[in-house]
Amino acid sequence: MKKTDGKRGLVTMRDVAQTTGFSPATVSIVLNNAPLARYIAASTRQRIEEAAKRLGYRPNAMARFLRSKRSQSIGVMLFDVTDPFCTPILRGIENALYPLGYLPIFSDAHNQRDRFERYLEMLLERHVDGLIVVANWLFVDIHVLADLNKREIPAATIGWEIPGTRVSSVMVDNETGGRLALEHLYQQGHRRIAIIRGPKRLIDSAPRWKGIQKFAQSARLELDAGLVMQLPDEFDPNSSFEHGYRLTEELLQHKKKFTALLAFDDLAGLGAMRALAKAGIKVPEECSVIGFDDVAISALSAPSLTTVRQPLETMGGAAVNIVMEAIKASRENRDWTVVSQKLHPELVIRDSTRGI
Amino acid sequence: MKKTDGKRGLVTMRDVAQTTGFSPATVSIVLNNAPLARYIAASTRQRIEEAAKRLGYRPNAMARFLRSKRSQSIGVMLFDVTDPFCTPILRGIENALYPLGYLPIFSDAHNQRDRFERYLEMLLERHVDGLIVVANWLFVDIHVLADLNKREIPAATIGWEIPGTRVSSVMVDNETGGRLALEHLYQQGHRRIAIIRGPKRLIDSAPRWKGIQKFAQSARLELDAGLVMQLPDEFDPNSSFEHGYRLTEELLQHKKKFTALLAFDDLAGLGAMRALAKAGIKVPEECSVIGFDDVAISALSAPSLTTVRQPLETMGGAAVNIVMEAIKASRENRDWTVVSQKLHPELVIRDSTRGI
DNA sequence: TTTCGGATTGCAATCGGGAACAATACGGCT
DNA sequence: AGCCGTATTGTTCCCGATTGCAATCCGAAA
Repeated sequence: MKKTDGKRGLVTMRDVAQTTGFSPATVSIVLNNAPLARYIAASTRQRIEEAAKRLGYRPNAMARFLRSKRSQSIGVMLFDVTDPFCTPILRGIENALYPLGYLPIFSDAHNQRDRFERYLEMLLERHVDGLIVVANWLFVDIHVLADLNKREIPAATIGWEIPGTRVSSVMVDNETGGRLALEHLYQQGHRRIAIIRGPKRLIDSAPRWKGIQKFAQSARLELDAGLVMQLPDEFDPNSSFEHGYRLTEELLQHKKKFTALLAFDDLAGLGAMRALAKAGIKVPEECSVIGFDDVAISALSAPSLTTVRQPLETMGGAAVNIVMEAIKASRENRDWTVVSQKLHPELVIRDSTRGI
Repeated sequence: MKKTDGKRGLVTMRDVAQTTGFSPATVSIVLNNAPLARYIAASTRQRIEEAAKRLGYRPNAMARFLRSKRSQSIGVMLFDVTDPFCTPILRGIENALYPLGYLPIFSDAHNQRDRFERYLEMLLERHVDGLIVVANWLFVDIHVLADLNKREIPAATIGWEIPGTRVSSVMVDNETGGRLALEHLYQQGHRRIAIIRGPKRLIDSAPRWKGIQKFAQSARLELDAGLVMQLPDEFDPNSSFEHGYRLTEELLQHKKKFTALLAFDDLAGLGAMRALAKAGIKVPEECSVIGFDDVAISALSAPSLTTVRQPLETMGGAAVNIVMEAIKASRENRDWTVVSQKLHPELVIRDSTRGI
């Protein structure tokens, strides 16, 4: 392919100014519909707009941002795209940003701290107006956030909290979620319930377990400690499936009796179902299984998985709202507050649970 | 939260220049390690670098890009993130971009043409150095690409071709893939094979079918037209599952006999397995099922799905390589050619197929 | 006639950095 | 002494758009 010219077909504001005979300033005012545009004669405005369209003028975002200090983009940092947990959040973020004319700059930390830091650096260099971090593992310590504070870049995290910072957060109400899950099984008549708890370092694990315990207490249900397993701390998103499988096998080998299994997340639940199937135990006839999250797979598995749904897409949108609100406040020189939002989970009953 | 100062802690090159006593030019030369840096005294260099670090200087990407005309970012347009097909590709793109210091600007067309065009506009305004479009449906016509040509922005598509343009493409070798799938079933001894063909408007459908036919011919296997179903043209990524389910039900209702089913993609395959399970037909004992793509779900379903794997992550990386090569050529004022790459699919044998 | 407040538009500085072109100093060579 | 090449650093003019401050013109009020 041949190169044609050096200008790469770029039409600048000056070009529009020259062909219309007005000054660049006037052109700028018209095309941005700035406050002063009230005063511009209708005929002038028309000529400029027409010329801009005819020449195929497109504003140069770099130049604009340099002057106006707004990049109209927000950094989105994921801890791992390949985690099915992330996809709906990403969609939610993108969808909320779109009508605002903002673009997300995408980065994926691969669960590595140095990668996180490097990306953060790059995002700061690009002067993103805001930052959204989707994380579940606490892989970042405070000093990384010092820059954020110093530069007053509004930030929000999803699925993760950092108390004592200026970083807002959006999470699901894990305690309620835990309660919903156990309550569902209890109402179906299950009493001997195996539980796979979340990894200790994961922030969701504790409150979810608390919700479970609270319900058990209020219902006078005794949780057999021998039926409670624990997922190890591991980053790989698929490890949850693997360990769900293994832990369930372990339960079965120990001849533990249970009529239902409550898994920390959907993948662990699917792993459990796999183990049960392999052992010839039918789900849900002989054992009910409930998960958590409602990732895309859960609706498609056989049998489809009953689960406690996190409103992931909504959470993405909520994070955007929080960040945009802060950006607006910051621009208008107002104060803004750190918010810590908890969204309600929802029980989704499918085919993997049944009464006894 | 209180606002502190107006400068938002920004340290410019000028600041570094002033505190060290050198000129901004010298600072620029040193920090960019420009050719002229050869001549800068080691002591000077050290003082500047030390001061830059101490002050927390971070270059302003906007300003740099305005001058140098390179945004160090490439636009990534997906047709639909929620399609499991996209995730590994996105990972591949990100991973290839990372060591190059490039960031992806993310956009998702939601399978809507106007959204595609609006995003394209936004990406052009931001002067992305290159563009990667992940698409499978032909929702864009030529005039949208005129701008790309005019501005000579290197672009590559994944899973989609646009002949007669300057847009490169990366695809899987569908014909080989189709052959691999049928060949596998054939070698397992299957002769009465149901086939769910892809949507007509999808570019992959025809070559994949061709591969199937060619193998059938060469093996003297007769494909019963009554066992061949066809997915309708629909955008929703989950529709494939739904229709796989329905079409399989239809086959069963018509009392069609078959010992294996070849699905156009994994989701259709999973839908088929669901229908078979519902009809009490065991997979793989009574009927084998093979899919295509190897999306993440396929390894987790019960039974896990045998499939023809598209090297999605590799494809993402390949697209990056193509685009970066073109960018480099363009910078060095060399010509660059449009490439149309076909990657090899790979048979992944899991639990859903078995010999008879 | 003078003054004054819109209505309209232009000038010029500016954002932060890049790079061509000077400018300066110094040692060595003729 | 005069010239030149090699280090070493500074001047200055962009890049493309925004924006505070003027400048001009015009009709109306004083």
